[in-house]
Amino acid sequence: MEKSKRKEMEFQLRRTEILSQAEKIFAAKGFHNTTMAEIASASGFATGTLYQFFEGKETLYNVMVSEKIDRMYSEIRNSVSREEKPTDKIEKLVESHFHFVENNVDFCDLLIRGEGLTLSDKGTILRDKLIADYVNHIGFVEGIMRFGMETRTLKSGDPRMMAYTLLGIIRSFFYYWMLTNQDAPLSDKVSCVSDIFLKGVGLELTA
Amino acid sequence: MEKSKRKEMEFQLRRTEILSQAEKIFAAKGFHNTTMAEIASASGFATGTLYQFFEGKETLYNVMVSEKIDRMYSEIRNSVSREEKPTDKIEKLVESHFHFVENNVDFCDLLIRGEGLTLSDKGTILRDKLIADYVNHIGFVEGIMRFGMETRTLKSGDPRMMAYTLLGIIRSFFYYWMLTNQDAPLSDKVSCVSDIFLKGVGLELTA
DNA sequence: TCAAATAGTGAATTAGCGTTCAGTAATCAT
DNA sequence: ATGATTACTGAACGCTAATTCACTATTTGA
Repeated sequence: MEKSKRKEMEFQLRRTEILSQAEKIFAAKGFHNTTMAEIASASGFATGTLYQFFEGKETLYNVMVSEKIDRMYSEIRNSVSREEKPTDKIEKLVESHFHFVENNVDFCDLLIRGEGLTLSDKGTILRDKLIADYVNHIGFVEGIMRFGMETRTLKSGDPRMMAYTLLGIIRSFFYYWMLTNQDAPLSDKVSCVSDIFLKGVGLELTA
Repeated sequence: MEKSKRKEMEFQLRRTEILSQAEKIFAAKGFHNTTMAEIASASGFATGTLYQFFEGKETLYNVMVSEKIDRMYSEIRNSVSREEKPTDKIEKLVESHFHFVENNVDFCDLLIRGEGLTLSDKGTILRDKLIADYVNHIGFVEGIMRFGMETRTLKSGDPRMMAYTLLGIIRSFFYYWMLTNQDAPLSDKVSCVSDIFLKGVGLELTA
């Protein structure tokens, strides 16, 4: 029984190592251009061994993406929760999104390419999970907006539309930054984003 | 010589038919899950015949996406150009984006899935073109912002950031609409988008 | 120490599809 | 009408890479 725990630990270590190598390779070359052989040799195993850890290539990929995304959302939520004021929460939301992107360029590139989000049949599972996670995240942001309205920090309006808006702006900045991979860190734009979001760009003084 | 023109016409017709069928099938099943055999039979030809029109599967796909996107951007620009006032241009931009999405759900789904944007080597050509087109489009939107600033309709600020913002919001709304394919037409949100964009969501009265 | 069980190996199997090409049909020019 | 040219066909080929499995190595427990 003692031993089975050590075993379990070692199993997890190997599994994690495989996932981590897989992430690198998938990120660099996309799902379809990555072979099991590559992943195997990068993680120091033979091809067949991978099948003791994962059902197959598709599963391996799904698990890798899925766990990574989970970590991302939970990081973001944690950061945001630590803030008190609605506007600080908003700023933190932007900042932690950008943070993740800057620290996971290759992975984000993989997501942007979107490759492997629709692998036949089984692949839909990943797609569905990602969508569910995203919808859930929108709900979370919506909560921030609602809180902002309660505390008279934000205009009253449909909090869901506000959530779409903010996430859209974030994505747009991140996307462009990825495309034209620049010298300037993305984080520099944090206040620019939250400013535009809060104040808009129009000049008319209508409240 | 007369004849060669008729020939050319017929050739184009067939080519268009193939592209149109290919669009449907690719949109439904993605690049990798679509076979040349399917496209051939859908357009009433034998497999080999496709190779008289296109170099291969990848080229066929690239051409299909590429031409479709070209049409999209040109439609959008035309609509926008017809408007005079900056705010009308902005609203029209949103509206025509949404319009395209509503009329090309399957194609947009294909783009969202992003499948086939990074086919090895050659595929990069498509990716690069799409990126270039997008950057170009951002430039176009930037122009609208600049115009808005000149005519004292918009706050002064970095027009590029404004462009990212607007396109981001548009994308976010469209994206969510696609995911949760709803009864309500996306076009209903046009004024909501331009409102938030112009006025922001914050309550503070700072100009 | 030595079976039994477990983990790891990698060559061989297998399947799917893009692509080719020898052959057939259709069209054209004279 | 008929030979030449062009268009079309679809079975056969070939390649790639995921998956399997008979075998070897390692670890475990008595």
